[in-house]
Amino acid sequence: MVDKILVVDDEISLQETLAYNLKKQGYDVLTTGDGNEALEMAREQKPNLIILDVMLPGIDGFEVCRILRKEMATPVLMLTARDDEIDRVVGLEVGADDYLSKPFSMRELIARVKAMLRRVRLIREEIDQQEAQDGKRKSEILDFDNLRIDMTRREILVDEKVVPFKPKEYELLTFFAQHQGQVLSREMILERVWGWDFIGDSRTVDVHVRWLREKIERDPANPRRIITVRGAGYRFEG
Amino acid sequence: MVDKILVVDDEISLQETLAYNLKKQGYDVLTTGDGNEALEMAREQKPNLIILDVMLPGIDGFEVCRILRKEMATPVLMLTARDDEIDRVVGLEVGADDYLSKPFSMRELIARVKAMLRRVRLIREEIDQQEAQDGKRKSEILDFDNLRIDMTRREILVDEKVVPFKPKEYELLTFFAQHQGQVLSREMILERVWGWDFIGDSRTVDVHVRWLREKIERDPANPRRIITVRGAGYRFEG
DNA sequence: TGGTGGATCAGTAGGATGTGCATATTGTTA
DNA sequence: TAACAATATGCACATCCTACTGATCCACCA
Repeated sequence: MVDKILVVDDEISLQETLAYNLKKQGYDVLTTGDGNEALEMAREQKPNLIILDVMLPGIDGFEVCRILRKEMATPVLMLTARDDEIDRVVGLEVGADDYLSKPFSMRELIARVKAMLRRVRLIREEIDQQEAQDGKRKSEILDFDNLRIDMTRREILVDEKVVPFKPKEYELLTFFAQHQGQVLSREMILERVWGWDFIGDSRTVDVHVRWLREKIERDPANPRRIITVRGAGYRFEG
Repeated sequence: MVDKILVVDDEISLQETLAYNLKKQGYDVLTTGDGNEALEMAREQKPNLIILDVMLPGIDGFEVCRILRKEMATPVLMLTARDDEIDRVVGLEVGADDYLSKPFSMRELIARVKAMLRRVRLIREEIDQQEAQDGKRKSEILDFDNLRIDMTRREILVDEKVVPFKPKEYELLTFFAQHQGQVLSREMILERVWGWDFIGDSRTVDVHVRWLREKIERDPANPRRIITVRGAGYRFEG
């Protein structure tokens, strides 16, 4: 859930400064001063954003960025020393998403990082919405007997009355409702609701299922909506 | 319905860079490096926006823009190399709608393009509305109980009394009011009210929401109009 | 009846929001 | 243009809310 940032710079002092300040902002930070290692780390760790100095020993920042571009959509913020590099950086040739000319203030860097990550989140949201719409759920309202999910308002109604839901509960229920009748394994649920990078116990799902049952089942002890499928997962019935 | 953009620049590399990035944004792109050809293409293809470099062989960008102005209302974004050209560009003499000094970031260019196209669409909408008024008098007044937003006069009334609003507040409230009942994420709000290239903290939204509440809520501490939806954003109720 | 998987519970660290103030930015006026 | 005013943004702290963990108890099935 925490954004991971890869910092690529061979100047140790700058590298440390960046890492320190980014960590202070609550990001996970990976660092390296080597271009090839950067590529490797990007592939394996899948950071949410990459900060890349143009000047690197061996394979330079331009080249690293070019290669990254072909493999992933991770946003890249380039650090340039000379103004005349800017054109190449943001242009077709290299394709960075943003740049900062040295010297820059940490404040500005943080601002850009935040903005870039925000943009990515926005895009993801839009895609989700689109997918949800494509999934022939033309209506944003899911109806099941005395249960209604209004995705536009992000509200859940039981017996015509609004029931307050915690964010995770809401997302979990929504996921269930969109896969009515299918058995969903805990792994699948964790991946789709919690995210692919969730680290933790799959018991977590159980707990949330329990909360859900409290709210949407007439008799939570004998669930009829969220059925336990022993050894497999859960199945949501209308 | 996709916007068509004509790029006029004789530097092939820049031309390609522009085309690549604009296409990535989903625009249809036409290119040429010649002033006369640009005029021809503008007449025939009727692009929605023209990006025009000042420096062109033969008939220069200034001249092209002047001629275009007499024939069509298509917005023109000029690219200038020297700062001292700016005055002429946007002034009466040439009449471009906006300009960018080289070097510029692709990010900034895209931002301007979007802004310009948005403006055009807005104007078109306004004309449509005006035309519609003859027949159906489409309301530009949003009414919610003791809150009234008069978009024509750009005024907000609470309990029949005009309340002064800061520009951003007004825009934010308007955006909310036009999406009554929908949950709007901070990301979405920033993009639509602040602009997609906003650099900064998403807490900014919180602060503005707070100011709004001070003005339009009976009890700002227990808001009934602008509801926070934890983990998701805000929702405006009538 | 033993073993495996599921349900339950409650404490706690961390996350999200509200709020006041400091600072930056923009616009205006003399 | 300088000084000022209005507005916007950043920051830090207080507060409230959630999600996750880990232990323990329970139900089902061989």
